[in-house]
Amino acid sequence: MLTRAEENYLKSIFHLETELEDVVSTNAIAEFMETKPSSVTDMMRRLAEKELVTYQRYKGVYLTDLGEKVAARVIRRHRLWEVFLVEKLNFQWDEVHEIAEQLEHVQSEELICRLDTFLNNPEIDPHGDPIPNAEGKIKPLEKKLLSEVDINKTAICIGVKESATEFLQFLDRIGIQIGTKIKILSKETFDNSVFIEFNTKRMSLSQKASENLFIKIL
Amino acid sequence: MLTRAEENYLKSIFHLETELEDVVSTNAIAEFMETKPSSVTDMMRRLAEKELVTYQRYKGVYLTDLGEKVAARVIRRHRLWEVFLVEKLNFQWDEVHEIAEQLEHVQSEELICRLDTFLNNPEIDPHGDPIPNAEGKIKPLEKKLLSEVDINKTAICIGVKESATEFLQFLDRIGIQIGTKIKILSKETFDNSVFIEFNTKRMSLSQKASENLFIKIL
DNA sequence: TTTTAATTTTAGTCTCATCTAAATTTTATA
DNA sequence: TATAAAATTTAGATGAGACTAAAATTAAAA
Ligand SMILES: [Mn+2]
Ligand SMILES: [Mn+2]
Ligand SMILES: [Mn+2]
Ligand SMILES: [Mn+2]
Repeated sequence: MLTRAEENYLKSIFHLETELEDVVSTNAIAEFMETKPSSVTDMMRRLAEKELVTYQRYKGVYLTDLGEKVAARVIRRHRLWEVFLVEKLNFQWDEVHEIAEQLEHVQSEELICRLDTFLNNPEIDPHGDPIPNAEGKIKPLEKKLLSEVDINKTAICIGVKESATEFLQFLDRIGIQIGTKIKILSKETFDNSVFIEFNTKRMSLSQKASENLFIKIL
Repeated sequence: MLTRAEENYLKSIFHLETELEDVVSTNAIAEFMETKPSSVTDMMRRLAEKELVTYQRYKGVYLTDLGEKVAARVIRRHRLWEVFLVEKLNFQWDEVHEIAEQLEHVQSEELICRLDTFLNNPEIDPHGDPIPNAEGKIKPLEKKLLSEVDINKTAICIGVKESATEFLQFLDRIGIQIGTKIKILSKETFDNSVFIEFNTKRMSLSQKASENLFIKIL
């Protein structure tokens, strides 16, 4: 049985491995988790002892197969709870992360299994991120940024790149959610903004916004 | 913000105060929580420091108004989650306690408020125990033991006294649940068993069973 | 290729929550 | 009421998980 801290470290290493590179540095982990490098070193030794990571002094760390599986299952729990909070308790998608951060550590296989069924086996969370299956396998979504989509294509909004609160609230305000169908009408070359249509509304989106919105082309 | 251990101690003291007496002894807490008396003494000092309990060396401990309120709110969370697990995730009532023991420590006012709404503001948990309101007030149920009910009265099953797994499973097997209407047909004086009717079934219940089943007279 | 800077680890300390063993206080008993 | 037993507290230790400050290692710059 892993502690809450161990689960959080594994999860963070998992994210850093997929988003940055295969071997993760002590400082990268410390910065990501808002803790001190010396605390990270300490934990890396404990995780290595339990064969959850491969660690060499001064050389960085990476997850073992076991560590990867454990991390993915924590992420599965996190994302399933996020779906619950949004779908069943009517939270906004920008309000659920902190609560899921706590719920993800509740230990019960059966609970997560039943929760999954209760939610109709969702494949993505409210931010469009894929939910690993019970074995810890993640089906990679072939997602693109809105800024990369060609004119006249229709796409479905599946998530955001950086989930800053202001951006999530901006999307809420203009009415874009997970699942919203968006058609790209035109692109401006001088500022790289895109002109889009969704829910019968038409508007222009800045380059910054369109580079932060993940979509799946229909 | 209280730690998990602090919340668990407060909850235990609350239960011991209501079920036994006003002032709770160190050993009683230790036994109830399956820990050592010296650990209890330690924690009592910390809780007294935070004005959650009134503690005098060698004299036992009792909750302050603040401590009582905090404890009741932990119990509220525990019981609301138990309702969720049974009503929404289809757990049996004898399977939910351990999981609720973890969920009760998730910190979010908003979460519990929304959960309460989602569950239609239940007043009792799956074991028939009352759910404190958001302010920590418990509406006392005027509950009796089945063994205390007069002949020919009809009562509704609202819970059990000792929630031993075997007893809960026994009730499941014969078909008695929270909410089951039970009519007392007769009582045997030689063994204090009761003859009852429920859901068109008739059967005899031992003294031991009838002294462990809480009902509300209709 | 030295020298400097950045990264990482080590050493030592802290708090929380637990334990064991020993000392103290209270309660029960002779 | 003196003494034994039970209950409770104190003293000291441990482990997890965090921190600071200092030392060691690696990477970058001169
Ligand atoms: Mn999240
Ligand atoms: Mn977490
Ligand atoms: Mn319970
Ligand atoms: Mn608990």
